[in-house]
Amino acid sequence: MQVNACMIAVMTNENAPPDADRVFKALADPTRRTLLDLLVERNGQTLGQLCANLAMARQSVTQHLGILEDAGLISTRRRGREKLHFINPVPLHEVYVRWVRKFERQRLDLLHDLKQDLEGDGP
Amino acid sequence: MQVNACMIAVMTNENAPPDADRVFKALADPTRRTLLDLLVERNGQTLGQLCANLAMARQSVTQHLGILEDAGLISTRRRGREKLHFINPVPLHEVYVRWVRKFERQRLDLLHDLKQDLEGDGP
DNA sequence: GTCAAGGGCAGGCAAATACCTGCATGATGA
DNA sequence: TCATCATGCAGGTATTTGCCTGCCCTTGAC
Repeated sequence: MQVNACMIAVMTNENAPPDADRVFKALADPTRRTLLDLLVERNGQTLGQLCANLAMARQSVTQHLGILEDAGLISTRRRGREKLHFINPVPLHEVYVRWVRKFERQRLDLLHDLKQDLEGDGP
Repeated sequence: MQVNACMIAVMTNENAPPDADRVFKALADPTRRTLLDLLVERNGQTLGQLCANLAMARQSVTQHLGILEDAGLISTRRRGREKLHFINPVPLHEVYVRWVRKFERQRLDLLHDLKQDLEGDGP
């Protein structure tokens, strides 16, 4: 695989402010999560290809893709009259680092306490 | 710390269907994320205590807490006339396991490809 | 050039959302 | 008991959201 400008932009997160709010709002819709799933299956699909799986007007899919792009979760590239869509895993990772980890700490503490308690209740 | 019925419910996720949609929708609002942050800081706060940090009518905060509880992100317990709110990290972990990880794979692949490419371009 | 394919843009509409006010209810303490 | 504190419940409204239809622009094949 060749590294191109698009991938560099993806890795460095150039054209997407790491706005947690946009990322969460983008992920809040099932249609948009389906779109991301479709792109995980096969990256670089066109609008038309994505529409084929969605039982929805093309324009609605365009709106959803726009929201995903604003959140930085996908990036696009034009090839002739087609528009290709690529997934961008970076914002989700940043949300994980900044957001999910602190809850993970609480979860592990709970597990620890539970384990301690169960051991204390042994015979 | 003593393990009680509430904690067991939290760990086993009794009263909360692991509905990814509700979790994402619940996390999509900044007020609700602030509420979770407040509970991470100090667990077991009452409605009134949480309201004190939020420049918003009490009833609105109640609504937000209800949505968080429906998503299984918090659980509550009554103490006299007060209602205590506890954070529940389990649904967020499930969302991470089911959702963030597959993107993490894509991210690491991108990093790998980028590394390979940069090494290939060396002197 | 001509024409179909792929996509963009604008406007509209119904439902969901995020606030609010007003009043009712149960618990606490003098 | 009775006043007060913490919370619940029932609407009400303005904004946002998700979907649509209709029309226009570019691209590629002939």
